[in-house]
Order: sequence, then C-alpha cells, then structure tokens
Amino acid sequence: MSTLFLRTLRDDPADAEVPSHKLLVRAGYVRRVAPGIYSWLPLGLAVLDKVEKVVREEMASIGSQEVHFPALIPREYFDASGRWEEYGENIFRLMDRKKAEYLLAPTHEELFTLLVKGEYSSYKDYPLSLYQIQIKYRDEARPRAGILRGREFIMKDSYSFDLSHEGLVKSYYDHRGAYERIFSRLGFDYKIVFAVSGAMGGSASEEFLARTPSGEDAFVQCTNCDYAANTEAAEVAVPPAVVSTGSTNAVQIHDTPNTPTIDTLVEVFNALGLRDEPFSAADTLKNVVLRTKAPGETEWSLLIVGVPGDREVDLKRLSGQLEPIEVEQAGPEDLAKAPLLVKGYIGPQILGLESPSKIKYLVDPLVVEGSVWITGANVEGKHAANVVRGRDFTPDGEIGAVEIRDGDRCPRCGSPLEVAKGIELGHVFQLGEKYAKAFGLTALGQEGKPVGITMGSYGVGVTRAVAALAEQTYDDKGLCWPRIVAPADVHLVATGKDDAVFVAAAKLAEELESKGVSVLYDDRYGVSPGVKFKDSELLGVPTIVIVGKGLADGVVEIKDRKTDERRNVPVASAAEVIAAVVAGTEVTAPGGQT
RNA sequence: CGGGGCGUAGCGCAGCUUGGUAGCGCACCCGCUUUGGGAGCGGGGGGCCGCAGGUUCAAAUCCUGUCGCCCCGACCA
Repeated sequence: MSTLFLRTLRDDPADAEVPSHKLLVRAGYVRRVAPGIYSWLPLGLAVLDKVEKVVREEMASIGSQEVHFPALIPREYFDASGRWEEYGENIFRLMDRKKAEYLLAPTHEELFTLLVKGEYSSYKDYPLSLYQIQIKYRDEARPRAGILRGREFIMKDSYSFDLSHEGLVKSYYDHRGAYERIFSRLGFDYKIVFAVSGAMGGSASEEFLARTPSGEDAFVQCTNCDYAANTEAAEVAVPPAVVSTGSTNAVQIHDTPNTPTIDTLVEVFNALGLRDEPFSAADTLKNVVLRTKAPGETEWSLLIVGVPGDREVDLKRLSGQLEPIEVEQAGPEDLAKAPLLVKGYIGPQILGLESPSKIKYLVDPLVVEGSVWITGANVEGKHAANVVRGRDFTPDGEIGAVEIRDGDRCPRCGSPLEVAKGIELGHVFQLGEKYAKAFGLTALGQEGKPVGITMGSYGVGVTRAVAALAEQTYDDKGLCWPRIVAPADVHLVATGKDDAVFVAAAKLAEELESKGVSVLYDDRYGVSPGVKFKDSELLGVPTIVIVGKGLADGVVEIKDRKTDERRNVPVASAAEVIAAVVAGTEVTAPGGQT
C-alpha cells in the first residue's frame, strides 16, 4: 500500500448524499470529474473488474458471445431508428472536423441489429445472442447519487435474435436465469419485479431491483405471495362492482362555495347532514385534467382521469402505461380551450355530451361500475352527489392512475402490498420485432422465404452494481464488500516500528499470494496503528490480518470485517488458515483453533 | 425547466454583516519524539477567494452581470 495510488479522506465529500457515494470517494475508489462523470482509481477498478468477471461468466453460460461496439457513432444509425429525434436532449451530440454529426451512444440496439443483419442471412444461423460491456452516455437532466446515476456509466447490454416467439421466450428466460445467478453471486438482496417496457416497445419486461432506501425506483411487493412490480407497472386488486339495487337516489346538486380542495368539500358536505355516517375524501371523485401528445402530433389533447378523492394521481405510472404518448399536468392555457370545464368543479356527467366530447375520460379501476360519488357539478360553487358510474357517466376506459400505497391489495391474492425502494440493477425484456422490422433484419427460411426476427434486450448496470453493492453492504465503519467483488481477499496490516513485524508480514503476504490469495498489504512505515485500522475498515476488504504486537508471542490476528470476530493464529500456520478462511473451506467454528 | 443552497489550498470549512491585501482542521514536505484505534512538538510548501464589470485610496467582503456545482421536483430501458 505504500505505493498504491490511494488517498483516503477523513471527511465526507460535501457533494455526496448517499452512502455509496460518500464511501467510494472517501475510500479512494472513485473521484468526480464532472457531474455524473467519475474516474475509477485502482481499488475501484479492481471491484469493477470483478463484477464484470461474474457478468462475463454468466453470459458465457447461456451461450452469449461478447462483442464490442464503438461508443462514438455517426448520426445515420440513430436516424434510421428515429431515435436521433426521439431520444431528445439525453443524447450527447458532437461533430467531427468535417462537420459530420455524431453521438455518444446511450444504448446500442441499432448497432447490434445492423451487425447481425450484415453477417447473417439464413434461418440456420439462429438463435443468436450477443452482448457487450460498454460505456454508455446519457446527458441526464439531473445526474445524482454519485455512481448510481451518472451521465457516463458502464452497462452490459445484450440482445437475443430468434426466429419465433417461442424462441424469444426461451432466450428471455435464459437471460433471466443468468441475471439471477449474477446478482445472487454478487451478493445482492434483490427482487425481480414486473416493469413497463417503456419507449422500447415490446411486451414482457422485468426489472431486477436491489432493495435499498436510497433507491430511485419504487416497487410493490405482496406480503403473502410472490407478486412484485415496479409501481409504474403495478396493478392493485379492485373492489367488486356495485350491483345496482335501483335504490340509489337521483343526482342532487348542492351549493358548495369556496371548496377548492377535497378536504373543504368533505367538510361542507358533512355540514349538510345528508346521511348519518360522515363523508370522507374516499367518497369523492377527483377529476384531474392532464394533457397528452402522441408522437408526431404537435397539439396537446386533453385527458381527464377520475380517481377517488383520497388518492393522488401517479403521473409516472400513467406515463408508463401511455408510452409512447407523452402525458403531463394540464395548465391554465389548456383549460381555457375547454370552457365547459370549471376548474375545481369538474364532474364526468357532462363529458361526452357536448363540445368537450373530444376529451377522453378514463377512471382508475378503483372507480368501479355502479359506484356512487360526490363530484363536481360543472358549475362554479356547486357539487353533485349520488353520481353513479354506469348511470350518470360512462368513462371511455380504465387506467391504473392512483398512487399505489402501503396496504393496497395484491392483484393476485388480495393480501396487502407494501411499497419499497430499490435500485434498478438489470432489466430484461422482449423487444419483439421493432428493431428487426425497422432495419429489415430477416432470415431466409426453409421455404426460401424471409422469416422475421424477433429480439430480446437485456441490460445490467455494471458501474451502478458496484455502487448498489456498496449501498447494501456498508456499515458505520466503511465499505464492506462481499468477498467475490472485494478489491483483495485479505487486507494485511503491519503495525509497529519493529522491523521484524514488516519482515514477518511481507513473508506472510508472499505465502498468501503463492496460495492464490490476493493481498492488500499495508506496509506503510511510520503510520500509526489507528490510521491503518481505520483505513482497513474503510476500504472494506472482507478479511483483515494484523501482524503487530502479537508477533512477540508468535501469533497474528485474523479479523472478519463484517462481524468483527477476531482470533489469533500461530505465524507458522497463518497462511494456511487464512487461505482456508478466504476459500470458505474452513470447517471449525470462527474463533476455534485449527 | 421550477424551487432551495453553495462557489475561499487536494479535501472539509471559517472569514463577508461592519472593505484595510487570507485563515483553521485534514492531507502533503522536513526534523525530533511516538507506534494496538484517525499521535505530539517544532519548522515548511501550496490560494486568479468561480469569472467579468462597477463603486472605492483600498474589494474575498459592497453593487451588477455571468458561469458553474449540489439538493428537491419535472425528466429518465
């Protein structure tokens, strides 16, 4: 370590918020260069390499072959797929000396598809799976959380090419299996959740999320069965439709001046004394005005979504389902175009009747057929009661729009769901024919006719995995790597000023290396023991060996970074014992004599 | 793009209210002491005080503009 390019920091960097960011910087694994752009120092690179090694092994196990594309790509490739425009500001664009336009690839579907098209032309060539480990560039509006969400990051991306949907499904599950092995071997606590396929098109899609409080993705998991989904893709069980008994009263209009919020509305209604038990926000139907724009359209259209008044509309969840149609909150200028909509007093009763008939009205499935609501009367200062879905209004359709919360019911078994946070480590999905069609990738079939190719797309965030792992394993002393990715097997500390200590430690290091145990040897002379101990804990190597004052008694100390269990072993057998600990082949209980 | 905060040494910060030519801790270099929990003493090197303009005898400090960064939100295979 006396020559290792490393400088640890005593203080957290001021710009870091999440634990992985603070610790990776403090422990000298990475350094910031620009927002969302980091340099990897020797220790960080060592961890990164180990993660990549696991990824490569598992990709090989499913027969995927590694290739490598450039990150710098001429515009024409992304014009061909329409993504030069579609991807918008998230693409880093640049020009060469001849003013030809290039981009730094945010993803490589185009290149993979065209490569395959150029090389393969027979059905006999398929199925095929290719992958690469590549730096990706995305000019994120707001990079954050250090390594977790950068503008430059490393991703393993792979693509499967099949002749049939059955083939695609097999490729998909091959990848899914490989990802399970990758994340399990890396030591992640992760969850596979249903996801929306997003702008990529396609159908089946699942995400691998590392559970952690600093995660950006919210997902739900059932407390009883194994249902789990990204909240954008989640469904919730809905109450049964209300069977009309014919006894529901007709719609009544009530004066409700100054009721701009659901709370004030509920208060006014309760003051009316319409029924014995008090009304709550859940008895009101909230109609939120949004605007949508389909690709290629220039004008926004209005969309109204009805949800129970005690619920918020989850725009992320909505946009996940509406993709590629854009959706956002409507502004005053949008409302001005629909004079029948009285802000704060919108009710679905008039929709579809007159001029706003062009406005689409969707309800959350929680607004079941036959349900009875208090809602706007479409007149300033008035609300309507006893408004029944199916009698007084009929929505154009249903869409899961409410913000999902703890306690909502599982769509499969009806048990309560709980909401948790996670970091997206990987994503698998069935792309289908989108890119193959766009680029004319086909194979000549047995009958001499072209057969369509169907693709799957699979990604692992490699740099993100390093940070996510730090996020899941750190403790109050520092990083705490699972052995498989640790920058070394053993952190060997020599303490004291006695030359004998350094001689013995150097010899031990050598013996360990010869047994295939990688050693990070702290041979810094004249550095106090406290500093060395703190550093060894901060760096997070799983096994710490101390050659120090025990040497006088002929022993060295072995310490487990995670559990802090310590024991002394004789110098003579130290290498052997340590190698066994590292290999996990030691049979005696920790602390026992070997 | 909206809201909030911050730019002073490699890192973390003080100084700015009330202008007088830059300081503390860590890190780094030298010497002596110290060596099982981020050592002590002494000596030292390192700063376009983000940038530009203005006010002033004098600006890190006041004014204007500008650039950048961080956090929250919007956005985001």
